[in-house]
Amino acid sequence: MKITSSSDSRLPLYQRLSDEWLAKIASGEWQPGQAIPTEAELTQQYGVAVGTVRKAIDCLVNEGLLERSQGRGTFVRRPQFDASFFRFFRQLPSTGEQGIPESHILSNRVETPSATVRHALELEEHEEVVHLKRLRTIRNGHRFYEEIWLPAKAFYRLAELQPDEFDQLLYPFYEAQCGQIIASAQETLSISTAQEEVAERLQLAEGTPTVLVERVARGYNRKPLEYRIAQGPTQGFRYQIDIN
Amino acid sequence: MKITSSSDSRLPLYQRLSDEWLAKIASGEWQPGQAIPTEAELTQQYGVAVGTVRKAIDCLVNEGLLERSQGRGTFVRRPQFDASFFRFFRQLPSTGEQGIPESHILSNRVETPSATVRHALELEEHEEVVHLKRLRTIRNGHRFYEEIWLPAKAFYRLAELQPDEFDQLLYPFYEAQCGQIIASAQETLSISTAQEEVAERLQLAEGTPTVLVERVARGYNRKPLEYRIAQGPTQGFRYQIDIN
DNA sequence: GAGTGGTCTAGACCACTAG
DNA sequence: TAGTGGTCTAGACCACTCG
Repeated sequence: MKITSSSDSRLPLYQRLSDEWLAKIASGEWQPGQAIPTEAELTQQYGVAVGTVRKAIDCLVNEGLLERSQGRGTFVRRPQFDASFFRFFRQLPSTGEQGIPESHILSNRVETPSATVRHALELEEHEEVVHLKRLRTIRNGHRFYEEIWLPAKAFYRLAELQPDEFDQLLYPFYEAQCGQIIASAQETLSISTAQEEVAERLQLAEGTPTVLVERVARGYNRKPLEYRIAQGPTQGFRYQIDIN
Repeated sequence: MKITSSSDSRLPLYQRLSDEWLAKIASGEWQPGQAIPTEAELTQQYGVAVGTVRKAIDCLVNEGLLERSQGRGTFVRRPQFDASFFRFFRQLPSTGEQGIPESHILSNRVETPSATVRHALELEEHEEVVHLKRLRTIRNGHRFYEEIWLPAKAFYRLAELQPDEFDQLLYPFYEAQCGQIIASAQETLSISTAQEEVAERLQLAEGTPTVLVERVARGYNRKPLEYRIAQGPTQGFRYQIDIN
């Protein structure tokens, strides 16, 4: 089999292979949770040595896209990092009662994006977005008010649903409903104050300081798929990061 | 040459090699900035194949401890992540005048640590710490008040200096003065309020909300070397993280 | 030109998983 | 027991750096 992706032939073989396979994952030809062909098969298909196949796989494993399991095979990893939002609360106050994590969609509409949103999602002038509003209650009772914008082109289905048809976790839901997979994200934390709708939804006095978490989430191809602003009370807020 | 480190012989060869070399880096036998022996030399010294040497080096490169440079050699990487503190301000307000980054040590004393500090630094009951207080002004005029604790055993020299003998960047200074190298860290962000000394130093009214950044920094061997609490005004504060 | 790391190959044997 | 990924070897050739 030839390498079909438009990769620069000056690049090393293993790099071209791993690009090729990245494309297969991005396109859904290799589905999350499923096994990819065995090393032997890939060796044959592409007419390269095992070592080269292994090195190409190594790259994708390092990037967190594949997962090896000795004796079973190599699998496309399902990025499960909605959980990463919860680095907020790694250390929970050890109250016995934990409260129930909840997520309520307040509204879901197609809109013309503001300049900020259009810029964050790298959209063209005329493109529209699906705009979600959502109220989340995290384990320890902390409440977050979120606004989420998604390119309507790929996510129009979400505007056709009833708010109560949404799942708690959005990223798997995106995948199920729209075939879009979130692979990475960038978050920016800052401090703001509660105004109008935010204040009301969070039951805070206007002007109360809040934590503001901005997130741009991207697909395998690094194109932005979601822009999100979450706002919540500062009290008890914790955000933990490992630096290496 | 035999592998001297006390590594489990059930582990793969390349793993034992990379552990061995990690120890050499940690002990300072291989110094930051310097080249390690060539692959050919290592191959000979340990009596293993090149591929195995390369895989062992790969591990350390992935962990950010070594750096390869084709045609020149492989080097021990100098962790330069005091800069990582500045993920705070990746996006600067584009005012022409940038202000000068400054760092003033306010005091440096040996003390008996509080329980919190002792716990964070994983110290024994009787061990003492060097306690630094420091005022930092970041590029865009933001001011941070920092308290820093270090195990006196390794850092006693810092208590013998005059405050104005300290460098702006502490981590290279630790290395130069005490031979201690910071390799990783964990930060926790939360929101607090300015009290007493903090309020005064930051010129804020008592009770004003502040950003509080707690950090535990560790050496190559993962032992905690520094515990730090930085506090600054919320206004204009930004902290950016990439998630994968 | 000598020496370094970078790529690639070919094949052996081991350890784990599952039917 | 068959098939998978994991480890390890041995050696060829390339690309880059530096004196």
